Amino acid sequence: MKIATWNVNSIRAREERLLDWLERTRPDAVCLQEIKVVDQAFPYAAIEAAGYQATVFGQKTYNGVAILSLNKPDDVQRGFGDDDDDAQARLLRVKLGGVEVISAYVPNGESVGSDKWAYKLRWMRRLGEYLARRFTAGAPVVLCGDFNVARDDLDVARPDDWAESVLCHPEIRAAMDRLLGWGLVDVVRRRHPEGKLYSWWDYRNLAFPRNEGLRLDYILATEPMAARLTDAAIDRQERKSGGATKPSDHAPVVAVF
DNA sequence: ATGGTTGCTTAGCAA
Repeated sequence: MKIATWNVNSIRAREERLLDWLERTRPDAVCLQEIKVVDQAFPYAAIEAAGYQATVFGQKTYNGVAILSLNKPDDVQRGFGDDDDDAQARLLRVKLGGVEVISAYVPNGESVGSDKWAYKLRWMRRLGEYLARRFTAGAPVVLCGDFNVARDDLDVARPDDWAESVLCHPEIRAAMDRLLGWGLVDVVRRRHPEGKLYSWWDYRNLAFPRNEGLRLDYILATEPMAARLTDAAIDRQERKSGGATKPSDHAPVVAVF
């Protein structure tokens, strides 16, 4: 089972590249983030013509997540389903062949100490509570997404530049550690313990050609799934410029179980 | 210290 995650930074801006990538990669499921459209504006027809079912949790202008899958999901859930009412579309879960596949878009947090930072920390706590409430670490769960966190300095090309940022601050790294501590394996790290692989490069300052990136996108699997891991990689090719279309600022991450 | 880019929506915000 091939599972991928990709922050496309607008599905409408990325439609052509997404279709090319689907044809080339043919994942069983891909978790998308930042689709930036309401459900009615999602390009269902093109995705279905490519052979994929689209499960969408959209939002106007910002955020929005989706999961594309070769098979029809057996179960779908949008949001945390907790008491905290939240207008932001950042979490979507489907069940595929007995495996829970989750697409998550963790808030960026803007700047340490801001209201958005507090929301990011709270959102991470809710995500942890959601997992603990719904699943056990012995069940097949694959949590994918843009976590807006670089776990440690192996995930950052220039760690000193980012040390106090919302992506690397000790508080958010501790939150990420707690999430993994519930029973999730970072599959790219397991396959590439030497690190120095990135999934996001700023559009500015020639960050990609200089390979000055951070790893913010993860596929996190419970041990029953991680035990069946055969491959995990970041598709840097997809971040390259050139041709008629522009890349997202994030590269896809792909794992095979 | 600032601005550098992209996308959505149309001057400014979010990333």
